[in-house]
Amino acid sequence: MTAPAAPYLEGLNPEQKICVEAPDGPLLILAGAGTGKTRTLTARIAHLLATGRARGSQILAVTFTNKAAKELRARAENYAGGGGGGGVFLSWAGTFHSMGARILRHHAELVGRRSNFTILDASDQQRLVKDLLKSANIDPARMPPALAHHLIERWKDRALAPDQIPSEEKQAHDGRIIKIYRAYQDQLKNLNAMDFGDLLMECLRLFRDAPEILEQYQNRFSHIFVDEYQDTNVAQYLWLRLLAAREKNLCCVGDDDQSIYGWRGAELGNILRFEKDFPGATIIRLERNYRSTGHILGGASAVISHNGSRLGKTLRAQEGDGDKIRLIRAHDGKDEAQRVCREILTLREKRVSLDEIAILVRSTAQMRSFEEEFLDLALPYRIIGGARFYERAEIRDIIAYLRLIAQPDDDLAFRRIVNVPKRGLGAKSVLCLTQAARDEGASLLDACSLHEDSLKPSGLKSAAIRKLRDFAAMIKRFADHKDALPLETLAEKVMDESGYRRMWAETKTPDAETRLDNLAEMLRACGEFDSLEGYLEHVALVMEIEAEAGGERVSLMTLHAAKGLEFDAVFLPGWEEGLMPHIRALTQDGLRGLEEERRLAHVGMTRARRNLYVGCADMRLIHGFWQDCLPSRFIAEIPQEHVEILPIAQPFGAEPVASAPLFSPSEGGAEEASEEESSLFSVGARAHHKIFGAGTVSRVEGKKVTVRFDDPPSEKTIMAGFLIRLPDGDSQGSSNFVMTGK
DNA sequence: CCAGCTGCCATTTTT
DNA sequence: TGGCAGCTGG
Repeated sequence: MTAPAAPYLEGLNPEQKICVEAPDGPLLILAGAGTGKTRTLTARIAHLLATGRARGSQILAVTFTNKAAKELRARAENYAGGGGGGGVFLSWAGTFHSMGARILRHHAELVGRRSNFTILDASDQQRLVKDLLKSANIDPARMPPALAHHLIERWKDRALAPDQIPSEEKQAHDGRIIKIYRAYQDQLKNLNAMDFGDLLMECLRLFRDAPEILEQYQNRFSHIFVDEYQDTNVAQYLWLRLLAAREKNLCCVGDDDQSIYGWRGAELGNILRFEKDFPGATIIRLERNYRSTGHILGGASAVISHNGSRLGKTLRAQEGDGDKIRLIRAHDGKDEAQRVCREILTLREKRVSLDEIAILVRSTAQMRSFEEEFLDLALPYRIIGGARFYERAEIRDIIAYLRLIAQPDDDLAFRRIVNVPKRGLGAKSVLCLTQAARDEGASLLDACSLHEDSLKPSGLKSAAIRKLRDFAAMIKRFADHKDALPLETLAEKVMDESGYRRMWAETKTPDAETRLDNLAEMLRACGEFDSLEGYLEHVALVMEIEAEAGGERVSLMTLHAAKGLEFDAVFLPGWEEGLMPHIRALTQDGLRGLEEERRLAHVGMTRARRNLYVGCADMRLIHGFWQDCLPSRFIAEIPQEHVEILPIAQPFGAEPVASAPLFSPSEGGAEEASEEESSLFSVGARAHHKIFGAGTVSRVEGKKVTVRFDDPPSEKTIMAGFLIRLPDGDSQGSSNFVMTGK
């Protein structure tokens, strides 16, 4: 039986082929970094189709990001190129959340319920929690909204409804969080809204309450594929287990060594327990790494081998040893950035494309020193995963208009834009309107059109009523056009007729132009959708925009953002105890936290193809204070033979780096500042604040400085710390100085 | 109503 | 140090 090799088998190695041709049944492909897991996954899908075991519409392929879903679809379609034809290929490929939303909407339509529920984004959720805490009279200092929100989300990750929370957890924070959780769910119901967790939880509930629907989907999906299985949470696991219960053809691809999202609910146990959860499961390892050269892989493997909770696999390099991992030792953060940039310039001289160079940091705060250095050297760079397009205020505003047009009872959207641009409808008017709406059981938008007799008692003035009516009429006018006009035209109409675009056009701040550009960009994105509802769904789920062309650039991003990417040269700065591994991970989650940090280190190292640099500084400015740093334990875990320590121009400590003294205090005793010197200083409360007063330094006593102010600030401000600005523009932070006197 | 001040905070972030 | 939300005084 020597049939001609199928195109999808071309170039696959033996272990990959085993994965592709493995028979039906539960299958876990443990694919290490750089082993071609997406290729293997798509080849298996192509194989199923080619052998007639499944049709495209019977395959459910789940990923975590829309980007991954898109890539999967594109690759699969590429393989299917010859055959297939016509029909929709892989019609069920997407994220967990989009699949959940799809199933829920489909079902709601079937039973004739409103299927147009709103999906709340992160900031909507935060605001809701905040409001609830406020109305429950809980001190935000003792229970920050972000924490409450986080706890609720983690419960949802585990598919726990308020009445399913284990009793010992209910007691946490005096049992108040659980009340907030209940109120939050009630509120979502009122708003006909769901958050991301609900999309899965409600799906689970649907499957439980209506077994015939579950069965329908079980029959429909003969084969289920999951990418990045190590990132699944409990709810996702339960969901998959239900859907796969009948056919049992669940193929998961993942790498326990790349699980770095535990903090947002990912359950490493899911992948570790796969064999137990799915009896008769096959586990196949992909261990041939095609990405990195030997020293890099050797170092990365050695580091990850220190972890206990792993299934274990041994990555094998397919290339030569290559260059050793280079260790860049630096004085402080700035010095580190300079040394890294020097190396980047060297790489560029060696014709390495800037697009192939990345700096991966642990925390975003590390980015600034690199940006400053890039600007100094005129090195083009890009930051990946910064402020997301759809999170920008101007975009969210227009989205709110569109949401209100699509769903007149979306009160959150109403609140956001009723006075944007300014229409003289301030907080007071909205408060009154809310009252009236509640009394009448109407949405805010509908309440605008109520009879005056219903509105007046709430305290609304005639002028405000008129303005509200105008606003409602405008939204109505848009709504009337929503199906007749192409979305792009509708959105443009909204931007113009609401006065929104004019508002920015007339704004003189430097960012106004960017905002107008963003609006134009948004219109372009609208052009790709044919329905308002479709676009809103996309926006709620996607939160991402493509594009960004231009010349070669160095990439700067967090380690988390780098997962799935690869570069010729990778820099990993800030490998110091406390930053990498991060102190918070250790204090919060102990050994579990440390192991996740180590996986993060492993992910970072395995992004590199040919050149890997690890950076480590002696001291770092953290929250305004200099701290001595110890090299990361992960550096010590890299075997010596894989490392080359870069020579350092100056010996450490040769130059003073820590906060240079403001002025040299004489040893010991107090000193009268000379008249000339003392007139040089002016004092402000914060570096980013305007200087609030000028004064003269009259006395210097060690770290104690006495200043006579021309115009004295309050005592409290002085206690809080201050800034002294030298006349040549240099400023010196000095919150560790004590200031007395006036 | 908004600019400017103050207090508070400081990992990672997708859907 | 620096970013942000919330408050307040002009």
